[in-house]
Amino acid sequence: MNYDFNAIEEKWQSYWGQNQTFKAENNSDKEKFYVLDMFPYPSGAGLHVGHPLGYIASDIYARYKRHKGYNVLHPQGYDSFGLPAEQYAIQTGQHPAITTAENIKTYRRQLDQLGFSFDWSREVRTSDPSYYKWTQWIFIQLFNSWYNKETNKAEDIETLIAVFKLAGNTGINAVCDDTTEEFTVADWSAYSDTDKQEILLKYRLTYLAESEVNWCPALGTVLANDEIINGVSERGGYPVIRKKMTQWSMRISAYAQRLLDGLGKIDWPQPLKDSQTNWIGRSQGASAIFNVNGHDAVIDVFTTRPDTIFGVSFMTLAPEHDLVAKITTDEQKAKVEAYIEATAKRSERDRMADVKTISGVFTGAFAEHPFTKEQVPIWIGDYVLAGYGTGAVMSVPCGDQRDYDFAKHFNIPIPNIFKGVDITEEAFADKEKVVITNSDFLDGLGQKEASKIAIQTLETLGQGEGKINYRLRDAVFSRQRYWGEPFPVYYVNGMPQMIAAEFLPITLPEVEKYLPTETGEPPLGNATVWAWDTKKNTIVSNDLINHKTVFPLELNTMPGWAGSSQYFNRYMDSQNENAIFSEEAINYWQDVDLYIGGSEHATGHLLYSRFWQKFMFDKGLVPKDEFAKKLINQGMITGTSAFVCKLGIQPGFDKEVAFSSNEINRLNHVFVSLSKFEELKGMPSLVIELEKQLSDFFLAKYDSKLTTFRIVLADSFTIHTDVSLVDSSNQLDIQGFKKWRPEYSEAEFITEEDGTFKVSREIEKMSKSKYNVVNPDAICEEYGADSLRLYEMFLGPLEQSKPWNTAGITGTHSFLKKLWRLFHSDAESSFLVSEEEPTKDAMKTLHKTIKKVEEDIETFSFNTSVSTFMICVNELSSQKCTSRGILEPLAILVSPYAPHIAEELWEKLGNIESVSTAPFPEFEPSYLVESAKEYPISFNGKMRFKLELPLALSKDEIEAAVMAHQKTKDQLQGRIPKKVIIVPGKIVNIVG
RNA sequence: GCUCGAGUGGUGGAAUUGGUAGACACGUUGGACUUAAAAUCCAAUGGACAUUAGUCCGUAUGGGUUCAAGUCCCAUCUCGAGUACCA
Repeated sequence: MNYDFNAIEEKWQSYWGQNQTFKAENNSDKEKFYVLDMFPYPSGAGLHVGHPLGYIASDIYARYKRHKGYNVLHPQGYDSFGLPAEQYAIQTGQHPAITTAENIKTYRRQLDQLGFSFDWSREVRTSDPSYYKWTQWIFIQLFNSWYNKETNKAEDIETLIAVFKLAGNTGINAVCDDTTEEFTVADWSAYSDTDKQEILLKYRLTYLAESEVNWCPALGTVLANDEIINGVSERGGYPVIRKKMTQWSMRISAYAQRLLDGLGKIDWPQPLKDSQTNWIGRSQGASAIFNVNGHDAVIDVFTTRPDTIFGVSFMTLAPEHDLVAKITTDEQKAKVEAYIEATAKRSERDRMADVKTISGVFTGAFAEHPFTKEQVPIWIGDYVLAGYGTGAVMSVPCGDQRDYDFAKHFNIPIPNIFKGVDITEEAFADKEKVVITNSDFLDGLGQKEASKIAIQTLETLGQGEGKINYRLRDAVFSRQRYWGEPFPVYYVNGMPQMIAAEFLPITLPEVEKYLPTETGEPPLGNATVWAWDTKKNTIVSNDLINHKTVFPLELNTMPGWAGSSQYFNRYMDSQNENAIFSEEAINYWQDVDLYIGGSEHATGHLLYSRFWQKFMFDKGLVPKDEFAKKLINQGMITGTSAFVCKLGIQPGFDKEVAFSSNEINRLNHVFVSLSKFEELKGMPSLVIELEKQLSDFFLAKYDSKLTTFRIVLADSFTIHTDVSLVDSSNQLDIQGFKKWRPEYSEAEFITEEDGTFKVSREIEKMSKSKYNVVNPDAICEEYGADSLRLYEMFLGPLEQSKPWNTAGITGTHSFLKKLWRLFHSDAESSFLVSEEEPTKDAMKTLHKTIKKVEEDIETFSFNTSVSTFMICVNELSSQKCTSRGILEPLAILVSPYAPHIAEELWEKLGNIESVSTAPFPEFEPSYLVESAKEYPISFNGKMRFKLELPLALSKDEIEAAVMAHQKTKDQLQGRIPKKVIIVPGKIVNIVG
């Protein structure tokens, strides 16, 4: 019986489905293990071979852990809200829910055909109301919380209100908006209800505020910082501008320090941690307050170098800084306003691209140095960013290159406060070698000591303090889109109100059009039934809005990361209708043990998820404040594009006679095989010969229509061809190529001598436009899912990016055939496994394999274990091994990698239960014990010959044996070795 | 610019604490089987020289440490990823 992989794979896939083989229980005596994949966005294009790489790796690990006796949670679902379905809806009018459901169907079919051991009973879809109910629920929890810096955790907003009632906000140590003003108990009780709500918004962990946002006009929505790459939108590459809008935000900045600290206790890739660290951007320094001359105003600056404060020779404010208008003198007013206007016009992108141009204007105002009381001129300049720190800097040109360049450019003095340092050419930014001078009480000190004393002095004067600043901004949480989670929010007097949790979910309304309204409101503004009735607690028609009992609902929707920020917890109890998850489930599963996904989520999903997890931890909802212990980024699979070389042709026509397009195509499409083209380039005589041939051919063919025919080598170029038309030896399927494109149907081909046509290849990103996308469906059809799984792993280390070349899959496929044959008699091809005692060699092969495979899985080195299997099967084949004692454990070993064939063989071996929970074979070292070693004998470090010696020999005995050997004498040619290095069991090296 | 990662045959990649460089596979070449093809099996396959025996070179480049370096140290080059006026 042949290895009929199609039948076998279909059989076991339906078996697993029917028997719910991989359903995980929420209570078990077994130890838990949670293996998670980053869930996919179900795009219309379906999966290509690059997508399942991580899923295969995690599936191997999950299956391995089941063999090791764990209760494994391995769920899958869909991140199904998102732009493509909405764009499609805008174009075609088809509801995104329909598009999404269709795409999910395709995804599910493709995932199933790869034989993943997912527990589908726990599937989630972020766009499903029963799921986003809980996204809305968490939003409400965040709204009802504030961050207490004393206890360093989130607390219920009621506790904050209680403090306000007792003592106002003067004594409270909370994370809040910068603009929050102080108030007393009396003030608080005098405030109107709306005033109180407005104040509370400045403390809530999700809040509504007017903020500068990244507006993308082409997409018609706001983008988060991590959704912008190089000043343009990550999706589509559209320009982004700064705009002030009222938006929901998440106070992630409250968690900046804890997000940073948490990185220390999770096993995530260093580059990923680095980019989060970078994104959070902690810097330690001081805030210093400079009084502005002649105004009741101060400039608050943040500096990391308080030690250089005596080097200040000017101040620089961001052009957008609030004080600019107030302090600018009449003489400078025109210049300042012109400058502000000019910078406002420049897009973010221009400003980023053009960092070399120095620009700025003097405001005419002066500030007072807190220590020297000297007058310091105040400038504005766009090198100071409004969004970082306080949007103002104390400029120390001798110690900061940007300040230095600015000072040089505008002829501002550059006082030197560094002892023995030349600053005539550039600023001195080295922190280590600093000795401060010309700085009064800081003279002679180093950077650390001087900073400490400067901060102390600032504090004594009440003009500053030590401070830590973070680059991390609060995350904007509103999107002007249709296909996202609606907010559970309605508005009373312009103030947001939460809908009680018992009335969730608030489901998306139907709309006529998915575009923004004519008045510029988000798409939900098109909905006619989108108002909240506070009496009936239900969504009602907009006509009923009376601002007494019926109120308008929020028109924005939540961003893409809302649904992905807690899904890993929801999987633990995904069908629970009464709670986000039961206590039993969360306490059993705790957290993710292994999370596999792409590195592109470093500063988006993975940072926001950690934030929500910490919040949920503070609220006592989850037992761990980090959701994933270990994370692996799988590398990208790139495509191997194929190119055919098109010959440059210059035909001359008889203008009187019209050519058909087919004829023109035939003339224009002459393709040359790769090495033939190389030959042509090198030998002009060959070109002439070919020209003659083609010319004769075409001239005869078209008679008088064609007048001349020239080959122009320089006009030749290569074009992409579909990789499916090319085989493992880079040979083009000419007939297939002709059929591929109608314009090539009449093309001519200059082949190699043997009649084949070769293409050139290049590694590129897998993309439709490069015709190098490889679909797993066709591969499963031709080679089977097990071959594909093995091959994806065999390509190379999981974390590394690597090119795909379908050609190589024959290697893993023939391995599976060899494995199959091992269990079958050669003659009749029937199943044949004997009960004979295994040979010593076979036992050695088996246990060598067990050891290596186990080590490899534990270290996620899946590529080397595939090689190990190949070696094992090759060895057993040549040993003609048929023993059950070897073959049965081998079936288990292979099962995580190639589960279908393993199940089939397992069943044929007479087992009734699925192989998936069979105990992993135990490694027994005694089978590997050797009595002799083939020693490499080196002379001066170069291996010259090998010598088999018993391992029991002592160093002296080895030396004696080696020295007595004829080949040693040949090598030495009478010389006497200076030294003989012997490492027993390893190597012999003779020096001299 | 800064941070991190990586450079090994024609290709993907192996190589434990420094100890036989190139495992395994693809491709290529030759052979067996077959009417033929596919499939399968066998052999060779880093480069140069040599009839053979063998010799020399070889892990991006140049140095260094060591009996011994792909592996450790220093410098340089190239590529990739992230980040970018962060005070």
